[in-house]
Amino acid sequence: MSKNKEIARIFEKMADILEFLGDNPYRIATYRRVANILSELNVDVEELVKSGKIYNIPGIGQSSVEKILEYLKKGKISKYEELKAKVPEDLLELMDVPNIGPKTLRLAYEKLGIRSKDDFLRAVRSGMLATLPGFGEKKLQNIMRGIELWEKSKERMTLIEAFEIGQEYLDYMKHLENLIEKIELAGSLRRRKETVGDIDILVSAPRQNWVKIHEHFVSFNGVKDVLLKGETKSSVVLENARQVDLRTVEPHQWGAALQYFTGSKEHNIRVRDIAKAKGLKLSEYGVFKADTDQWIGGSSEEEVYALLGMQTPPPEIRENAGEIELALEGKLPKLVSFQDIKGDFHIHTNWSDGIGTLEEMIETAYRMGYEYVVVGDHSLSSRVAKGLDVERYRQQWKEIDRLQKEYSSKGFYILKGCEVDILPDGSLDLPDSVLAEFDFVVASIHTRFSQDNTYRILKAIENPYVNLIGHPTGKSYGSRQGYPLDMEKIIKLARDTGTALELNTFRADLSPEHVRMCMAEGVYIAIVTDAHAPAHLKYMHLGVGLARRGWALPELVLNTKDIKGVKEFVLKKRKLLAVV
DNA sequence: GCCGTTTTCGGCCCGACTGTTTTCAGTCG
Repeated sequence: MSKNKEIARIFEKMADILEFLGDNPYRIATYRRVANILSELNVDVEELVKSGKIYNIPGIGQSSVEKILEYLKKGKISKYEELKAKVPEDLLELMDVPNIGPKTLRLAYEKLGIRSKDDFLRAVRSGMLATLPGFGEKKLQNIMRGIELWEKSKERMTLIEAFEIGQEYLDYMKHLENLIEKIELAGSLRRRKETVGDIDILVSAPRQNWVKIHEHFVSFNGVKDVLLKGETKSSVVLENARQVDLRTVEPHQWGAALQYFTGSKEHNIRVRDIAKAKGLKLSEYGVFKADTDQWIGGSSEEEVYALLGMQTPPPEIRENAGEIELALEGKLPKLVSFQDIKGDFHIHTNWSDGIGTLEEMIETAYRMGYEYVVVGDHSLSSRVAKGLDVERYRQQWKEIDRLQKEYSSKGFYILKGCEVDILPDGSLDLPDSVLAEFDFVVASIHTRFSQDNTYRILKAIENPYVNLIGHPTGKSYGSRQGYPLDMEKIIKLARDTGTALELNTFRADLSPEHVRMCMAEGVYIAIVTDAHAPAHLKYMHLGVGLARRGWALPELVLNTKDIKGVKEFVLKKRKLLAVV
């Protein structure tokens, strides 16, 4: 865990304790804000301390800086140690449980002598909690349901899973076409966060339709539990323990509502600050004059931001990580978009561990509207993945040559590629003489995930035939953390050799921070689906979203090159390392 | 705890739903 995340976690915990103790809510909000800023920061906090820039970060004041310095010096924060002594830490884990908040825990602590998580769970089940004032049967039921939910869905969804569920729900809601004006997925899913907590759906419709819309929403086939149902807001839990929320607004409120429910929270707080400074008020219902409450706009997001004198930041970068300042100055960069994408660099067929045939995968890539695709089956040492030996690759090339004849007339190109294993000593699973025969080479690590693998990747980058490092960090979504890595070294060598780094849609690897580092250093990234079935190719737009979260520029995304540009990219490295 | 284009003190985003409450507190996003 990076120092940023470690310190962020401590600030988060301090906020929890302060909340439990009933401290000033604004101080608590500040601690949480500091935690959030630290974890979203794309610079190492130690760097900021060295350069003195830590003192210039809005939202991190003197007192927080002191705590950060203390942590960097002594490895702990005395204020945190002090607070920890005042409350059983394990009890506060329950703050994450839906329907349990600080007041409930505090009451149980004081009136029932509850000292731990298990104490609390026992008190719920034994009915002891029900003896507290204000705790009726329904409240108890909600708490029990919250605990059940919490235990089941501790893990957030991957972006792809959330998108699938959201899409299915959207299709279902569209049965009400005649009642609904607009409908869209909002929240962290719209921001294309790599993991999503729950799914937010926003609908605009005339008020008289709202009751019917919410009725329809909670009647979805996969619904296990209706958490709440109102005229503007409903919330359900699906059989798979995933939560979906619906909000309805009137058509003229659409933009303000979409802006609000897209978030992030940090972004919105800043935007509302800006509104206030202009004598305006921003809510999910529109932009208003602060003094008269007169509605002055909000039917589209563009209108909302324009009224605040800003460009509209793309949803993916609304994290209060610099986008607001640039939007105010009218200087937002143009990010890569799905329309820019001309090909996919990493797909598998049933020659190795894919389930689609070569023909199916290629046809699907062609139907995506691409100009080219790289077929990249595993090399031999990936035995579980049915890796190919040299002879099998040669057989596959014959097939590709045959198919290329068909597709040439359509202006579509199939590149002979491979995903060659980077072996434990950093050498590759195929000899250079064979690698030289491929059109495009992806090199990836598939073994020894717990050791520092920097040396293996550096060695692979030095190979003149390696064009792309596959899933460089070994991370998979939020779940598998990835091996320790000196990303700065890797990025510098990638820059100096003309090697690209892969943003893998299925694993959400690289992170947005890494993408920003690549952009700053002028290193190409390639957005790939790592498709193992024809249906996977369509997730490219989610990969593009992940790249946009890292402020990816089209000129440094390899997929924006046409076939000629890709061939030049490959040739350039071979020339640079003097092998042609 | 943070911050300053009416401020170095006095504010801090704002609204929905539920439950037990007869006017509001707790929780959530």
